[in-house]
Amino acid sequence: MSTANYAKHLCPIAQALVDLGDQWTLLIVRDALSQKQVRFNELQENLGISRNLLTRRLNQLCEAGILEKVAVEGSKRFAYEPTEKCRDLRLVIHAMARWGEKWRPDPRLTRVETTEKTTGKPVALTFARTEDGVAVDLADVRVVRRRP
Amino acid sequence: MSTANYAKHLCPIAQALVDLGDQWTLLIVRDALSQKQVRFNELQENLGISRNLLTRRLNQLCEAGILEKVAVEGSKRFAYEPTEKCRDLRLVIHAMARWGEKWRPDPRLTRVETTEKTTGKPVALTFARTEDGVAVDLADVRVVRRRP
DNA sequence: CAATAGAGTTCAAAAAGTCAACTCAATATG
DNA sequence: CATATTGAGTTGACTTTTTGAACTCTATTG
Repeated sequence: MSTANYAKHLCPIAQALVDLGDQWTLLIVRDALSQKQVRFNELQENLGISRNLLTRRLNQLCEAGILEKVAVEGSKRFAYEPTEKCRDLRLVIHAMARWGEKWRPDPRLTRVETTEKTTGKPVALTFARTEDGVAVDLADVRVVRRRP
Repeated sequence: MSTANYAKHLCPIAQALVDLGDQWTLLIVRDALSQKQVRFNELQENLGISRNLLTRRLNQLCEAGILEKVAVEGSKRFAYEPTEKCRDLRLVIHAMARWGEKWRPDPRLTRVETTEKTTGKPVALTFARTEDGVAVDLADVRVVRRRP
């Protein structure tokens, strides 16, 4: 499906998929978020994506403001850094990682563990009341799609 | 990228993308989650996906245990119902919806609002301590990838 | 300064997706 | 109950995307 096609759906999920819906993009984002910077060859070797497609995806991600192409310090070469828009994808990535761990379990898989920095206690993704930050069970969440 | 290709990455995100990485899958899931059942033509018309590809995707989703093809009651026709594995994708869908609302804002877009059923108070996706269900700021979350 | 590495570009082949037309059973209509 | 319409796909020709391998051109290294 083309980008234009997604954009026709007036729904934030479809809109998110305009930027993320490609088969490689979330893996690129995952790798970009795991370090301060990623290099072209590093991504290409990690992912096994074809080089010309990686070029195109990186350009798209830069245009979308999800990555930024920056000069590597003390060098004339470049690398890609996650922007705030990219860092904000951590919830998406975590939601997927958790689902993947739960529904495609495999003892060889890396586990993604999340803890509270200050206390070291385990934390997990959940819904919580905005007001007081108390976690709420998913079964007790009502979803309303409000048309504009 | 082929399914086999994703599967090589020993990472739960890549594993999730084996099932979800296709351009249409999450939109099909979104629609499936919005009702008890969805019909083939309904999906086709909502999404504008080509019919033969929709056939293939629905089969894949059924094989993956994300949808179930069931007889419509009182009829000899079929419909697709979300399974538990599908319902468990709600966190992923919500994470995306929120990101889409934040980073591709558009007044024409439907907004996805979430409230606590029992109190009607607004809730949002966040990390919270497993122990006591207290929400934790994303900046205070440490991520560790544990190799098996 | 020659050799190697990094970051792409090019182009042909293969795979995946689209579109429109066709099928065939199930339901609805007169 | 005979015919028309709808639902749920199939089929096949065409278009677009991805892949893979080779090539280019700077930077850096020895």
